[in-house]
Amino acid sequence: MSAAASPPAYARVLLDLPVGEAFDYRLGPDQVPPAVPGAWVVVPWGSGQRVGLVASVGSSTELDEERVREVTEVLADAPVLPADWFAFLGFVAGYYHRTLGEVALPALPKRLRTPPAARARGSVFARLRRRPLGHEADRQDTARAGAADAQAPAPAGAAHLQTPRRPEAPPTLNPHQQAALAGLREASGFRVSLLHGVTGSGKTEVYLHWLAEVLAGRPDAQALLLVPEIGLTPQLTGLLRARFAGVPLAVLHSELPDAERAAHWLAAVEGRARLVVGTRLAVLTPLPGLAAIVVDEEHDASFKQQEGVRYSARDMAVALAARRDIPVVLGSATPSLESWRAAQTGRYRLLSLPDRVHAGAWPRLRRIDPRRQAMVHGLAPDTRQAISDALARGEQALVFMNRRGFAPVLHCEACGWLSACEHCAAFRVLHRDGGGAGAPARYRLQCHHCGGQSRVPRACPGCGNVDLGPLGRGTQRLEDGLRELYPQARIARLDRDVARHRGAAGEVIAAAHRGEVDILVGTQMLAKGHDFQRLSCVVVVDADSGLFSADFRAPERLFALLMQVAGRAGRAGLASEVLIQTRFGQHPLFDALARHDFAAFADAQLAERHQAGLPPFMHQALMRVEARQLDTALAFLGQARELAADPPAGLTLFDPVPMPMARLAGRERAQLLLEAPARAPLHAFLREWLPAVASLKGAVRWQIEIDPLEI
DNA sequence: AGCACGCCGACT
DNA sequence: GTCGGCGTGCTC
Repeated sequence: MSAAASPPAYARVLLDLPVGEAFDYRLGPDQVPPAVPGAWVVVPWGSGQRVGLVASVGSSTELDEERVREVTEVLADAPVLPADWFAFLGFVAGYYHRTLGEVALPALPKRLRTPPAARARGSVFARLRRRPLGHEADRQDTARAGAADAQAPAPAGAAHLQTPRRPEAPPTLNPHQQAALAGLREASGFRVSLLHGVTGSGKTEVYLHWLAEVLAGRPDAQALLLVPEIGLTPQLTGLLRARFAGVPLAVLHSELPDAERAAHWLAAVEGRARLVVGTRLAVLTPLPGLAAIVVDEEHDASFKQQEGVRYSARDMAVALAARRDIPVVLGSATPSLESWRAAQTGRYRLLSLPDRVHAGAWPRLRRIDPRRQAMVHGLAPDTRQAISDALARGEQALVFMNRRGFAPVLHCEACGWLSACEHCAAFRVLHRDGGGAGAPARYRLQCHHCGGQSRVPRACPGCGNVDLGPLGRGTQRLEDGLRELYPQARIARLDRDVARHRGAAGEVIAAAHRGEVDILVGTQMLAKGHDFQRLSCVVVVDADSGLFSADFRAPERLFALLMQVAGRAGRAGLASEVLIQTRFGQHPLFDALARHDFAAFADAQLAERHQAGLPPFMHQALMRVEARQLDTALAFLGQARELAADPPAGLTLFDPVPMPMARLAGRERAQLLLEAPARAPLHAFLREWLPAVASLKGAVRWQIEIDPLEI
């Protein structure tokens, strides 16, 4: 064989860059066979090295020969990623108006896309392949939800969630579950089913039965189960290992240790793992045998990535299923209005589970108007009485408040000074550290937006007054109040501050399961997925912020939260109640909630959205800009808008406006909203407009978000 | 996105 | 007289 005879070969390489679609590199003679499309390469980039993926190989380049550099190395040991995966990611990149490289490379585990690991190689992939897919994934419990540790004694009644090590017979399904399962079985090829079931109605059992059948149907079949970030608890992986004994399971979660995540990812990519459970990032994993997808709690906002490429894992799961011609199930007790609407129009198939499986009666809903009441520590007399009554019966209470910290702001009564953040248009929140068991409490101020911290000033920076006081209430202060009101009760708090300490969240939940906690106080973190058997009283301290927010999705989120909260109570058949402190008790949202009637709520919301011309009847894109000066940001958006002097009919470009949180971490931010009644013209417009915007002068950072959740 | 180059203010 | 600010432009 003569090397001189072969023409020089070039690889078009994808890199994680917001510019250019691909970059040409020369291949050495011995690199040509391994550098097939889908292969992994290390290439020089500027003064360093980067990992890239080969998009295509050719015998020529359009660039000047001198500018083309050589591929450093082809990672021959790495799995060649399939063409249909690139095609799907090409769709994702096109939909979100990003480069293919920006989507494809972040989809690889960090460990495998950084050159040092790739260089110290020879055996990186081989080592990962040998690594057993152990149970470490179950033990990580830094997750904000935390969960009962696997070693914790199993509370009665939750046995199927607490004994992960033994294979377990699947529970039999009730008639509604069987009907839903039959509905899922009917799907051959692409179909979206919306599984709507109230909390506790046994949606999970329906999925698991279905997935078991799918996996049994074909020896190489793979199934993907997507769960919200907070949902990937050790209980879930434990349950899956028990129920799918003998089926190799891959767990993909951003909080897994790097090496472990890479090993699970590789097993999924190579088809060795057949059940793949993960958070949103899992939808971007190449799965050769993918035969079915489940998106659990599909309404959950954590399916939308909030940095980098802001993709919706739920929407992309549907797109993936369509491309692979396989069925996908979206499940929720409170579906997103987008999905609910799709079910109404017949685009999705609606399957319903109307009954709770184990639980008794739905909790009674009581609306408590806090006005003209003798409030103590933020709690109305009826609320305090309800908690007392539950404690007297030996039952548990759960008290929710969506604001962590001690108090939302520090305040000077003499001059009106407030603890504003120096970098953001927000107040710094008063936090307390320590203070337990005789240790002196220390306070600090913290901005929840930029993370900036400061000490509590000894005297008011405005007037020198030494009497600075907390204004309002956070979970820490609420906990203090509860301790004062119920000195005999065992009280535990759970919020992000508690959960930051490794294992702490799991310990709180486990203690509550063991019956060692009488009152649990905390944020939404408490709302998800835990069955507290003796819980009979749930208090929502303040529901009003969700009712009349500027964010049109706030009622949807509030309803979902309250449904979830209500679902915590009375799981073991105890008579239970949910008390909601609100000044707007007559709001129809609460009537629907009292009847646990999601359909009534959703239909009313959809009618409002339709009338107001909002999603899902309208499709949106949002351009965001950051600059040192607000005027610069607004001027840039103004220029961008002028580029679109003649937008296509139906497309609206709104006026540039400062963002709701205009100043963040010292940068001023503004945004421009685009709307169209259909996706196609919106995307067609963006494809023309965005490159023109990119060529505008001016030192601003900008990005486009498709289907923004918050405006 | 990084990173280097390149012209204007307060300091060892 | 320099160190360094970030505006501008390029990367196969």
